Amino acid sequence: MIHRVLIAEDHETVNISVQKTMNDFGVSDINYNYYCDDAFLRVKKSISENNPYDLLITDLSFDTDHRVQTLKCGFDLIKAVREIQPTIKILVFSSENKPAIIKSLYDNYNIDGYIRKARNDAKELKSAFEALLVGKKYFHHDYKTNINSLNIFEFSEWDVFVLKLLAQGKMQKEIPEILEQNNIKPSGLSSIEKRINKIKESFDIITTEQLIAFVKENGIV
Amino acid sequence: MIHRVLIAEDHETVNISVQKTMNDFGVSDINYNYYCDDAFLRVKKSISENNPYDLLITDLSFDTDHRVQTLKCGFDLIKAVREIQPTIKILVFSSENKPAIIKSLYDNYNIDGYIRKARNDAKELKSAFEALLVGKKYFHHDYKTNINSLNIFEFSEWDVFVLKLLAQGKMQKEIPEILEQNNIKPSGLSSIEKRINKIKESFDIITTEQLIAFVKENGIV
DNA sequence: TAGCTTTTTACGGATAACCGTATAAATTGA
DNA sequence: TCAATTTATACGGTTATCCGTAAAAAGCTA
Repeated sequence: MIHRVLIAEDHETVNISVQKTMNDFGVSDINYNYYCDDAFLRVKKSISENNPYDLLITDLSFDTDHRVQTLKCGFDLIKAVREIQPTIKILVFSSENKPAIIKSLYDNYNIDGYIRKARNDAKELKSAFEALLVGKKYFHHDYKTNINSLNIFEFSEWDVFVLKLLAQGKMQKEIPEILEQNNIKPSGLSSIEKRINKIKESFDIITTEQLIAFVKENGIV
Repeated sequence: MIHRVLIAEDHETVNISVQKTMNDFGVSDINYNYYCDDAFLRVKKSISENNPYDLLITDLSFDTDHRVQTLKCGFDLIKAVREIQPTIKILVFSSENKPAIIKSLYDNYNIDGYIRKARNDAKELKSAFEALLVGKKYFHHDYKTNINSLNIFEFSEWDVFVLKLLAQGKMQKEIPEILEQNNIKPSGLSSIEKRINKIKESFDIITTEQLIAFVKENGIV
């Protein structure tokens, strides 16, 4: 069962609604914070008091303001919390819509569900909560089918590095030098050209502009 | 006084919270919709029934889904509503943070207040509502001072059309033909080159790849 | 180590983009 | 209406990318 829930969400309106949804489920013990650092402190405290949270519901992006934060975003928070309490359930509640990022949350952050802020997000949150109650992870139906199709092609670190340079306005012919300076191999212009070509082929992409649009859209860079 | 309130907001969680806030103010007559078209229909109906709304609270961006919409965003909705009921109060509740756009809402759409979805948005919404109750417009303190010191680059429809084509993999030299087919002018390759160059200059952008990354990142295409 | 495969790089011709200038068309203002 | 101004297009030289081929380097296997 899920008795204790912690909500990390900076938007007050959303925070209120999530609290309400948890309330509707009869969760008695609900805490919430507007900052990641505060949420992390609560998790630490709950462990030391032998009364740990069962579930963390967190946003990904948090606005910055005058309060300097160690944990600046949901990713940071999830990583930190997982370290001190590996078994806690984590639901991510965010408007992020890039498949690569959502996939990474499941694969690398081991989250138990992703709910996108959208038209039926309150209902989705309920579905996710119900999935957790019966010990399952939650996957939105769109992603059940689509989330692995991006996996056919693997973007290497090298790919991402080069694509980022292109997105930053570096010309292809400048990139070999940059790669050498960073001791990254291969660094030849030909290798860059060939690799970019291969990526384009894999996704039926024609121009390099289209490729940049694609990797931006999917959160690869 | 404000008796009748209409909420147009596609995110269910946010919508629920706004309803709750209105409730806390003792507003008895609250309606809400998840689509702009539905909201507009309600306004029309309320006028024909001689029971018009006092206040519209609307988001700006609405997700698209299977339901085809005439009014696609808050801007469309505001414009349409203002035409049939010029005196209605309008509060915009959005995560938009570009000063140029917010300024334009006050200047060109004649809104009565802008509340940014952020850490204290529920409290801000209350403040805005209270301002309306005493017949004033609401300005967030940040914008009171900053809102007029803006210079902005305006992306025209033509710009967006061309940038989209580039992001879709069209080569520059193909675009003149496409523009002609759509009866869009100018359509010359030179005009395209020149305009793209001008945009790049304005933003200190070097390559077209970087430009595509930029417009993707900022949701311009 | 020799012989083979794979990866990386070098090179060069073809094509597209870039960029300045010149001409043509459209718009504006008396 | 006509001249002035702005805007759009045409043209050409330069540069960067694209793309195929070939050579060189690195990795692998026996």
